[in-house]
Amino acid sequence: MEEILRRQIEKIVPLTDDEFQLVLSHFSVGKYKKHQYIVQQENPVPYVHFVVKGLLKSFYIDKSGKSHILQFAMEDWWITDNQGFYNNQNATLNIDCLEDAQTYYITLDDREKLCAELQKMEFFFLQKMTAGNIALQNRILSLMSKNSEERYTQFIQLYPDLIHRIPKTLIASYLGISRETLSRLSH
Amino acid sequence: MEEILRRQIEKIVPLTDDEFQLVLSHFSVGKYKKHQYIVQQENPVPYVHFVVKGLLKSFYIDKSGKSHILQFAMEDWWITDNQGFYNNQNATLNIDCLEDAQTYYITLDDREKLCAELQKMEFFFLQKMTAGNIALQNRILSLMSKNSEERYTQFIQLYPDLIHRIPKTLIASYLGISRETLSRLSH
DNA sequence: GCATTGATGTGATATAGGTCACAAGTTTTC
DNA sequence: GAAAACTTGTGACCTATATCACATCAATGC
Repeated sequence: MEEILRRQIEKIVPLTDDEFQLVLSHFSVGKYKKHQYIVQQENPVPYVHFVVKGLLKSFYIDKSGKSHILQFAMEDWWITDNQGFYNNQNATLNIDCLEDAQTYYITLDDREKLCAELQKMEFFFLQKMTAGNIALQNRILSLMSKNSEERYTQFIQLYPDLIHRIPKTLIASYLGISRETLSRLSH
Repeated sequence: MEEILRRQIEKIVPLTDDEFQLVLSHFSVGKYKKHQYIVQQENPVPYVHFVVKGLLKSFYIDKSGKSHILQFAMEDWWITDNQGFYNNQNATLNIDCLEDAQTYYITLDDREKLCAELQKMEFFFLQKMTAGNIALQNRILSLMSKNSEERYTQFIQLYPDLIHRIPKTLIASYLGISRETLSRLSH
């Protein structure tokens, strides 16, 4: 499983074996069951997780009790409640497992130590964060300029693998439409 | 005007005078007139701009010709087309000036050089990018979970200064609602 | 292996918000 | 300082999508 992490990092910065061992030494391994929460609203957010197996979702529950999916995370994705994690605040999001999962997780302190010891890791995280920004901006423009059908089509193109692993109900919640509307789209 | 940039950086990392001069030496100064474009769809995006005076907007024009505002940027804000800038692609966004403006701008190469020469600047950019991420995620959740009125109220709370500098038409476009609907909200 | 829970489809109905059209005001521009 | 170009409000009407209510069918738990 380590290799998944290594390959992801090496897409951006090359690593010697020793360097990768150093990286790895700052992470811990977590194993979680389907339906298990790894972040819960109102609680601290000690870790950011790199998923090596399984599938998770982060979601927000609004004041009327409706839940909105912010992100899915499968193998090779990072997930946390950013606001809680980076600002040391309690979570506003929940994160739970849609499938049994395994992650490599790290605290903010350890991430900073790692970056101090191995400068290129800071570059790596900056690149990832930048890519994340671009994806989020595109999602905003998509929400503002496309109708349900176009957003669904776009989702299929962007994440073809996810379609078969996630119930439509949850895709609807990610796209910001009701499950009934999504159901009526897929003619 | 330099002090605005220095103060912004020093909110995150302390700088000696020499260090700040080094930082500054990588930036150029740009002055722009109201209505002037600094980024145009289909064209390269050589710079990221730090605004020291004036007000700009970035916007996307969808296939039906409707324009959607992704971002406003006033003094102390950064703006560019991220996708174009960081991936060396042509712009999908436009950026123009709502008021006469002045920016400090830098190329991606120069930013990388600067970070190599002054490590803490990489940390600075990572922090800014992270904060940007959090803001974008909140905007997505807002688009998905709040109605027009709630989004408008939230906008007023988040950006009280902007309300008086920007026509309602443009705020509507930022919020993802029609100008008529916004007009009817402000009873 | 049965019982509970979740996923999906579909009809009927409601509604927030969009679109179009026009009328004042208000800024810009030259 | 008159003309042109924006901005804002408001009425009338339309439509995409939400909501509610069932019915099936599939998956999961004990």
